[in-house]
Amino acid sequence: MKSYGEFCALSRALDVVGDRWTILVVRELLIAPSRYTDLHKALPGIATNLLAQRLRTLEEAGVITSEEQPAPVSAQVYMLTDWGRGLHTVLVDLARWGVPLLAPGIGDDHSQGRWLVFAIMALFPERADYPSLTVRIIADGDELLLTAGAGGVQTTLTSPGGPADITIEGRSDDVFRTLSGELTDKPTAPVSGDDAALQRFSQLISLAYTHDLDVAALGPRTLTASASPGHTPAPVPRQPPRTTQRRG
Amino acid sequence: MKSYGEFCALSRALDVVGDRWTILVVRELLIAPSRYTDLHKALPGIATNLLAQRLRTLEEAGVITSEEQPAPVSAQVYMLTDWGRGLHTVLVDLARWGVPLLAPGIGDDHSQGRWLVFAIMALFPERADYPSLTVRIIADGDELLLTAGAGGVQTTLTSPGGPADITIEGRSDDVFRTLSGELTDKPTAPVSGDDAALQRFSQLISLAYTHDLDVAALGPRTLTASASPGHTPAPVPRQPPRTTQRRG
DNA sequence: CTGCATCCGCTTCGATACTG
DNA sequence: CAGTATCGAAGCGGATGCAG
Repeated sequence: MKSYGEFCALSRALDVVGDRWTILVVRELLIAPSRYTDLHKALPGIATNLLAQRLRTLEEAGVITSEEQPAPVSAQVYMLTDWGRGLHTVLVDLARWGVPLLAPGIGDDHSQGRWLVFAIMALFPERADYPSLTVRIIADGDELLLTAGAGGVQTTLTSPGGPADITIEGRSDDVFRTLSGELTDKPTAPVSGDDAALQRFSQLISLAYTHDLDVAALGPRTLTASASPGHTPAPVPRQPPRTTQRRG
Repeated sequence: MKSYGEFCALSRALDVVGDRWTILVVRELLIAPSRYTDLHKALPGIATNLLAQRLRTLEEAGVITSEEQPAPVSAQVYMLTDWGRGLHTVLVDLARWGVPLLAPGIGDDHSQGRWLVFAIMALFPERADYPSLTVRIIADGDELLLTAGAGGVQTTLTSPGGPADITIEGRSDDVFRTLSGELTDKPTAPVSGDDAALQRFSQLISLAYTHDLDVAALGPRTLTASASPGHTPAPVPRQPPRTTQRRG
């Protein structure tokens, strides 16, 4: 990408990670260190030359590293540097901002269970007292382990079959709706576990970030808001207006 | 931008704000509501048709609004919606991640004093007990007022000439170096104020976020880090390797 | 003067094919 | 498996024009 050529921390950050696909490459490496082919499979639609160029640029910039895996696997593995791992907060915040965009559901989009880790991190902010609970999530070809507790909620991509208090299995959008507390009459994704665990689970999802509390956290508003008389601050829309077309 | 076509909060957010220039438009509107011409001046290098298209897309997506300013000014003013203002956190976090990229200084880049507000927000995280102090910053054609106190640090673009405890005037990079605590032998930007204020100022900049504490905040690392034997976690580099060229 | 639209050379992207 | 090479299509950057 052509540099913006600005002395600004934000635009210089965008010079590094502002290209198309770049943030998504970082997302995959935040979920797990990956080989080239893993990344290619995890990023449906990326051209192979683009992936190669992004990886090269990110490595030159010091965001990622590649390691030749020696004996048994014999493959090159890409992973984030410490600096690159600092993007974790940024991606989670951006995902949190984008959570309302999940409301329309999957539609024709691609879906991989692993992508839920960001939605989940967005849903359950860092420090809060969550009930102690492990949840196994099986969705769209991936298996995740959510670990809630006093320290917060962590979610990792895991190998299948481990033990957990609760198991949820279903399509990503159903799982997400369940986790975000949209337990209407019928739970959209089947949840299994014993009664005590189910109760703690119910407690957990009642703590999900609802996006209606966010109005207080507003940025600087230099011009007076009284430009329009009788202005009443509107609540954050759960679902922003969708006039643009998706999947062009 | 073509949609990524993924059921993922992050990539759907990028579908909205992932285009080139888009985040920078949001940056300007976070600093202050602006007219078309203001934005065009504040974004050196953007093509006029691109700015128009970005504004249209952002408005359709519900990120910004435009208001016809009626009587005296007779101009259209663009501003963020509440949802759009929710990007504040994201941009500050990204700016914080990009702060090390400011180390090389301005060079041939454009510079506007207003852009310092993000560097400053990145430097002084939200809740901490800062000394009570106001600082007037005059840099690269803009004037800012920094207000520190128990509630945190806020910085706003202001009209020239107001009162403050401290005044800093200089090029953006010198001002930034001063604020980030790089007070070597000679302060790079002239700082004026009475002794008591100067002492509180010295206190303030000693609290600036140094990027060396950030190593603890790491993302999920699914593969064992012991893949490379004798791995010692490297500290976050103050200045990431710069092999890529700027200002293509 | 503000707020764009149009045109054009150039770069980047997307898709497929091909190679060590 | 891990990329490079190629080529049409789309997007960007810069200049210019023009209506309210």
